[in-house]
Amino acid sequence: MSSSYRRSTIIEVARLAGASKTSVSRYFGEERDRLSPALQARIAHAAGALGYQPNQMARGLKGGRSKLIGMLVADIRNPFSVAITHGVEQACRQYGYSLVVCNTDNDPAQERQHLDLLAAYQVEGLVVNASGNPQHQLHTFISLGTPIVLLDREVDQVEAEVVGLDNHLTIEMALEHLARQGYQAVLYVTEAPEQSSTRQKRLARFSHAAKQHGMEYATSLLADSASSDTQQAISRFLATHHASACAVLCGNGNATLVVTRLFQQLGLALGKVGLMGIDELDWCALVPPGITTLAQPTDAIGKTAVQCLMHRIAPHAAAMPTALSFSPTLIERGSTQP
Amino acid sequence: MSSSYRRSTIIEVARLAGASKTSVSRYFGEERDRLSPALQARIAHAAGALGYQPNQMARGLKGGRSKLIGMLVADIRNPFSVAITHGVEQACRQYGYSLVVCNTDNDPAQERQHLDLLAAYQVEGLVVNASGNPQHQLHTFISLGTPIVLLDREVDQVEAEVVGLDNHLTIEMALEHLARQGYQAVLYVTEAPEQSSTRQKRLARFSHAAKQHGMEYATSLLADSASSDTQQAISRFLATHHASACAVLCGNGNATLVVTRLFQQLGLALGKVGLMGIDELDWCALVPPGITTLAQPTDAIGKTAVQCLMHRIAPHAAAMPTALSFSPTLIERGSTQP
DNA sequence: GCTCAAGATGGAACCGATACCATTATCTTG
DNA sequence: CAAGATAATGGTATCGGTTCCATCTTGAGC
Repeated sequence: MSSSYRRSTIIEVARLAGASKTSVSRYFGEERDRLSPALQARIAHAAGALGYQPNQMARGLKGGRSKLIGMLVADIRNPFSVAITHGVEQACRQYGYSLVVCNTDNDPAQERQHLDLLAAYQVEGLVVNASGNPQHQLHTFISLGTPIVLLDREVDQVEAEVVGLDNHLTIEMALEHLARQGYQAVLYVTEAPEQSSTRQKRLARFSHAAKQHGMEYATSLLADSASSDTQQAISRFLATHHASACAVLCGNGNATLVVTRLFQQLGLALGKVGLMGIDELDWCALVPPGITTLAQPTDAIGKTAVQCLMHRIAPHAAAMPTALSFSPTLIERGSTQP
Repeated sequence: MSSSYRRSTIIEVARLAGASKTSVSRYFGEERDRLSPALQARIAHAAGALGYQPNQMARGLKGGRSKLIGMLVADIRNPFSVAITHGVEQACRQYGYSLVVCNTDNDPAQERQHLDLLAAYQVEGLVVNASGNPQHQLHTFISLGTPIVLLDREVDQVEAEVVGLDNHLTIEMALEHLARQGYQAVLYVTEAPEQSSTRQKRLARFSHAAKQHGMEYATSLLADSASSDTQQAISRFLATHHASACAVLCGNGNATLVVTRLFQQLGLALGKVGLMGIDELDWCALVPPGITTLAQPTDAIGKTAVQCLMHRIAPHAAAMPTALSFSPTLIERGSTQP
């Protein structure tokens, strides 16, 4: 049994079943009903005997129906991205599609490259968690009629549904919680907002909401490499506002990770100095006394994104989702009890 | 700019360049050198003007060169799997391949389904982190001549390279460390070993090594749903061996997560009762006084797996890796200082 | 100057499916 | 019962490339 074995083709099945290519094709396509029960049975039998499975490459060629959805993820190592990817994949399978996931590591060049690639594979839809502004590539898809859905991050000059958290509401909820717990001064820590519309929105909304709640506030950007800047920012903030109850709000999971480390380095007691994070992580319950978070409904977000796509690809199979903007869930723990 | 726009084809490029399909095909394939510099320039120009990119579906059809590698992951939400996937993807890109990742959620049925699918897409190689024993599907690939590499887990009756941690050594290192730190009794907690050869090996080796080090020991299986069994196992173990310094060794990241939670529920002080985990996680440094782990070289493992594949697909492009079995790195923290 | 091999290019079959159109058999309906 | 509609099936072009083979140059060797 060397490598001489070949996968069987539609012709062989047709021959064995005593039918035509067309009929076999129909059997494996959408038009199975048009075949008489007798023929269906013969084809089923023949296909079974030969272990036949239609070649997707050939299929994709003629009608462009690759049954492939492409997904671009900015950072696959972020648990939040993984959770969403998981939801997307499940939903795709449910609709009979497969998912090609491309990780861009937040690199716009890789992003463009991957998009070209996905185009070459004739994906029928695209879920994009952008790391840059790949307008050119996306416009090509759009003019080709390939539906696109933006995940969490918008892309300049690209009109498409954006599925994700309601950033406005999220920041609102965070500050409301912190205020209710008695914190009077809040430092917002976020990763660099240039590449991400979500980060920009949260950041902008933060100042607005802090004012509204009559809180003192400041913001700090997380540098990619070192966290010493942030460490200083925290120290300085606490020094400046030593008369008030202070808290730090983290813009995403990674920020929470870094800041938690810094709290330990600085010897800050969680709670006395408040700590709250956007994105729920495995370990937030484990660091005593637990870190308060706003959890995203990742599965729902992923599923909704796919549903949008499907509604465009096959309007009869999927309705347009009613909401594209999701609310987070507050998970209260000890880190926000002064 | 409606959906009437069509991607340009090889014929259009050929026409514009005043050349034949064949030449354009050569230009984009392996035989570019055979073309005169003048022709190359004309084709390059024409292709650029038309924004041409070869259609991978069509390409895959004739020679079976899909430029696709398939990967099966048992649990994409496991950070360890993600880290390896990341390495695999990088390596694939480096060799000019794209990666299709399929998550099986540890479900053998899904696993078989995904394998059939990958076959239909004519993947040229397969990286399998199995969750069952899909021998039938894998044998089909093998007899088709498609190279396979097993990641971390072996599959019965399937002969293929297995890339992963040296389990023997890993357990050895763990127990040596625990013994050196003065622990005299060790409980090993692992997820169900049935589906995973790695878990079986570690489990088997554990008893052996514990005896060798003259330690008392026991093992406990983690139930999927509730952790109350494990909780009891830990309590009982501590009660039985209350005269000795006790430690718990966790067979993988998930076990570490669950056990850490249980330590907190039971009010056990980390260190006094030792805790050590296989697999390094983001948060192990964050739970005071830090959890000692054995870290896997995930990137190297991923890269090596792809290199194996490439060596089979294109022997001239990649050498066979020298080692398929990797050593973990000990990261010592407070949880193993009595 | 002539022969022959190597280099450059093109023509046409083919990969494995789909889709349109044609054909035949069966069924209504006036 | 003729005539048109409908169901069941098959024939064949086609999708966008790759690949083998043929053709036409061109340069080396004698």
